Amino acid sequence: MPKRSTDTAAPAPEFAARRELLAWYAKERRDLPWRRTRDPYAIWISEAMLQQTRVETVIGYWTRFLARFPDVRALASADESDVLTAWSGLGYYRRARSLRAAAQAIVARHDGKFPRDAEAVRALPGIGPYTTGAVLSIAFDQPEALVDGNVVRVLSRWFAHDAPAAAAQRWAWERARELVPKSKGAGEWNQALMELGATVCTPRSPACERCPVAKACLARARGLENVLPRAKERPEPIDVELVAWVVERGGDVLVEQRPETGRMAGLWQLPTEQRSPRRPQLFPAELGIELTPGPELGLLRHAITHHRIRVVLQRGTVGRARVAAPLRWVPKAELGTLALTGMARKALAAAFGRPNLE
DNA sequence: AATCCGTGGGT
DNA sequence: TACCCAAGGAT
Repeated sequence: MPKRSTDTAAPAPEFAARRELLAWYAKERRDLPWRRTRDPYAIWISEAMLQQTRVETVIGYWTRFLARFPDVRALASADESDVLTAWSGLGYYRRARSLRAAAQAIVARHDGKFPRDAEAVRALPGIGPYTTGAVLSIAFDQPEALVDGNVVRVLSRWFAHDAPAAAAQRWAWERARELVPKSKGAGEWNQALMELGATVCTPRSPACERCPVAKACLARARGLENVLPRAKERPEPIDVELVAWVVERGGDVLVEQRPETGRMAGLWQLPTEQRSPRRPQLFPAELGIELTPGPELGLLRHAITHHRIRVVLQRGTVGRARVAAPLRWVPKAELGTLALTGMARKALAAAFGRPNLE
């Protein structure tokens, strides 16, 4: 009989399932680039990028970001605009600003070395309870629990816990702290739980026939695997219509910088006017310059949380008026050096074919 | 506690 | 097409 009394407080019936899950993870885990390092900085960057973002999207960004900012000091001393350019298209741009601010704090408070103390980690900007547990357990194998959307889903099903979303997450934290190995292997355990949620115990149509926990899963036993966890209610999406101007002069393209506060703060986009509705005002209602419309180049669809956006790509020409901030002429070849919004990247790709954005 | 903050892929 | 929501954190 293996010893378990010092390793976990979990009741005996869970022991077999826990062992099955760890064995499954050892065999089936995806070979992701950030799983090839124990560098806490590199792991931290991956965790920040993975927040609300798919693994497949992150791989390329992570690789380029690590090449551009290889360590804490490189990130701390970088210009914010360069960090945002590396982040361009990932969304939730506060994450990029927080990353840089946290790197500066690590240099100031911790001599440039990623802290090993949970309170010190949690105090860094952009790092909450999840990321604290993730970096400490994965990079340092400290016995810290973590809960993300995968863990809430896996545990809610495994133990058939039926509760509203907010309560289910609090419950999952308690459960995760009970289950996490207390001596060693916390990082592997946490990743196994998340990997199961990402690849087998998926939000819809979970692949229970491939699940190492299926025999112990109470939701499956009760036919609740497609019911739990309970979904959160979502507000009605709002429709927004925009005109995005494609204005060329020589080899230059007219671009517009967004305000320093609010959505996509400080990022660059095509000059954009919001036609309807006026509330919410996601984009300026009019430009500070007169443009003469040419042919329409097409229509594209985009989404920003709770908003469905229809964008008319409108070619245009500028008269004698002088271009002033927030508008600027930029050589087409240099568009890739700007921190463009995702919508701008789409629009530019539609107008010019895939530009040099990477 | 509820809302804000982007984007893309799966179904 | 339309909807779902992902390795969350700040306010």
